[in-house]
Amino acid sequence: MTKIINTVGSSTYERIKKDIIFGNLAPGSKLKLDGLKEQYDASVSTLRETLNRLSSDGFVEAAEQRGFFVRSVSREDLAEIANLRILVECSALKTSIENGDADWEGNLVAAHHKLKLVEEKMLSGDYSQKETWKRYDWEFHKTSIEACNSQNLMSLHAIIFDKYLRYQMLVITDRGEDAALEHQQIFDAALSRNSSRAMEALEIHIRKGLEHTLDNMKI
Amino acid sequence: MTKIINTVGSSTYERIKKDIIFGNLAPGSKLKLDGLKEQYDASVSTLRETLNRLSSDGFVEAAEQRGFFVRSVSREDLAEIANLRILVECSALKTSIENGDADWEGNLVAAHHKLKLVEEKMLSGDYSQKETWKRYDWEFHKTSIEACNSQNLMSLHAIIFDKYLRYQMLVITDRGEDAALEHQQIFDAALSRNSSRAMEALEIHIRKGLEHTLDNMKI
DNA sequence: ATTTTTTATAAAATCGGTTATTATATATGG
DNA sequence: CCATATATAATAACCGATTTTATAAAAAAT
Repeated sequence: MTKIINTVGSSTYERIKKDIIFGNLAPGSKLKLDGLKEQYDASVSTLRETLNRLSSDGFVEAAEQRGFFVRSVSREDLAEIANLRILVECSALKTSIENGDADWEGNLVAAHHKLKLVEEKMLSGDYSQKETWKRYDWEFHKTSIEACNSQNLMSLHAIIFDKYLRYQMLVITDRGEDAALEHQQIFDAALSRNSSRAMEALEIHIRKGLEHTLDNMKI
Repeated sequence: MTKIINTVGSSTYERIKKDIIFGNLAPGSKLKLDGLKEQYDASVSTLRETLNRLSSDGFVEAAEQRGFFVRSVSREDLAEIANLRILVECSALKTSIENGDADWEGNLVAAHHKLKLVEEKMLSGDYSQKETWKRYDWEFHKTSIEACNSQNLMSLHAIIFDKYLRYQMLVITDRGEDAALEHQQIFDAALSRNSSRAMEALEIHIRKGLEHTLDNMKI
């Protein structure tokens, strides 16, 4: 009997964060407390707690005495985020490949299999499961670094991944086939315990994603 | 005429953060709202905003429905933090050395000079300026990466540096002479634009600091 | 005597209202 | 007509009180 935790605070946090990442709250827009109160059914105090957390996470900008704003986006910021992801995820991937045990390998096989299934569906024209694809993509990358033995590294990666995801959601198009191939290469290198090849493949994966997003960004 | 910003929220944030880093609030201890209210002269709501921010920063642990705790410490966590600092600061230092202009070089010379002055004082037995030394140490490392052209990288570095600093404050002793020498080596390599030598020197600097702290930690 | 249930207490989560600050509109003078 | 000052409205910052939840203590049951 697992206890379901559901404070107003934590659920509004998740909801607002999701709305920022998926673009329902436009970059740069003002977050007025009164407006949010109705939109999310929470009091000012609770909202302020939430916005302060999101501000530390970097999804919200807190301007002293002038309120809160959805963090704005820019090409430069995207490039920074991508480079940060390369730095952090490659390092974690290396350690993870070097330390991963049978459990880790099993989890990675499972995560990649699920990702591959949904990718194949999308390649055959079925774009209905975009949400699922996003989740499996995240689970694959997360699992790949899970044996890095650093809680700090992993929670940092989670934040950076979300920031990167937000930019991906800004553009409409995906890179279906290419991304699928790159995932396969990362996976193969990881399973054969070739950490440097895996790092290379991952860096290419992220750089190509960055290029694609930059090319399709309207800003 | 610079405007002095001073909301209750931001000042209690700074105060509590400082108290955690410098050990006035013991690792693992409970942060009861009522108690903090008197200690910091702020209301529950304001305190909760602060603690939520600090929780996202990783200085406070927020346990749903059970309140807030000062983030606990461990040898493993320290090792993680140190490795993270190596990863982030070395990467930033490299880019910074490659991109730094004359302004940056000037700032670095100034920062190192100030650091050297206070280090020499401490070597001659004057330990009265430990607080100053901490600040100059921070300013030196911060300045060294300031030309890395990544706001994201720099704000991440600031957080990690503070977490690392907290562990340094747990032990009483410093590594005066050695640290001064290592700073000199980082500085020399940076000025001669030898980024790989600078990275090496920085990594050694952090690893030795880690060892020293581990050796003198009581846990 | 140990486990389970009930009750009491402490503390966290949440809310609505008050005060202080900023932004906007209006008026006044050059 | 533009710049500056003043009044008004909008909104952020803050607090105290209420509701909800978890922990501890006491009572009841096995």
